[in-house]
Amino acid sequence: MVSRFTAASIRSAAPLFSAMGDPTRLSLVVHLTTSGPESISSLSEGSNVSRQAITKHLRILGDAGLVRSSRHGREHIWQLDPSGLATARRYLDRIDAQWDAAISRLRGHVEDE
Amino acid sequence: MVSRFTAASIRSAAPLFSAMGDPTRLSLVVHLTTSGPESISSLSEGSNVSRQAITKHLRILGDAGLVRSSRHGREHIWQLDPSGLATARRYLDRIDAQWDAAISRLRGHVEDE
DNA sequence: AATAAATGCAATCTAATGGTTGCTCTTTCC
DNA sequence: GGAAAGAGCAACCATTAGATTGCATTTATT
Repeated sequence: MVSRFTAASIRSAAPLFSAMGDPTRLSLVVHLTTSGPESISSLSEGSNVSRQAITKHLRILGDAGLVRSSRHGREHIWQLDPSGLATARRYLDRIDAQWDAAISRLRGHVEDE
Repeated sequence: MVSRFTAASIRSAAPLFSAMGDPTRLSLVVHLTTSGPESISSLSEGSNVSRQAITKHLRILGDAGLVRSSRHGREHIWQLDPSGLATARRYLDRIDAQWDAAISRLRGHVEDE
């Protein structure tokens, strides 16, 4: 049987999608896929919001597991964390699988469950 | 070459993720994958928020292309729209692909671009 | 040692979000 | 025809989110 979606799994997945749901943050993620690791100041230059705002966004992305940082001297270098992305994909895959199963069931093609 | 992420594509994708970023809405999506088409009242019963709140959430999910509705008499029946889900998956795939390309480039395995 | 760069921290502001209640309207059922 | 069910619409409210400004702190540079 296909694994169920518990209330807990929903509560844990929502912040992940929510993190990508803001245009500024999604831009950061996209930017980091091409630029490689970058400092906060460097990331701020490309944006039209302040450095402090970028910091907040990075924090949220970090909590969601989409990016991570390491300190180098006075700089904080941020980079993409593919594991967060993978988690999101797996979640969508599960929803999709469940949906497909429901469709099949509806059509009567699958009875053995 | 891998297709680029335009500012417009980011602005259009963000609402999709944002729609799934709320626990109540994500629950609705998950619920609809298993339950099949359901009316607003029916969807509200399972939830701990009011019918009007559910209506608002469905509207947001609809705008994001994740669900759609049809009217039957006095009822509005909502069901999952797999195209929205597919769009989200494609987006994540593209990010992933771009990331992989960046990694390869960094390692010097790929120079022809 | 003095200055500049990179960042953090805190207070603050505005607008959006998620939710509610109350009322109306349409459709179904008896 | 009258009651009840299913929804829509509108006003309203509290909280959060996104952003800003100002100042302090740490590290690098000259």
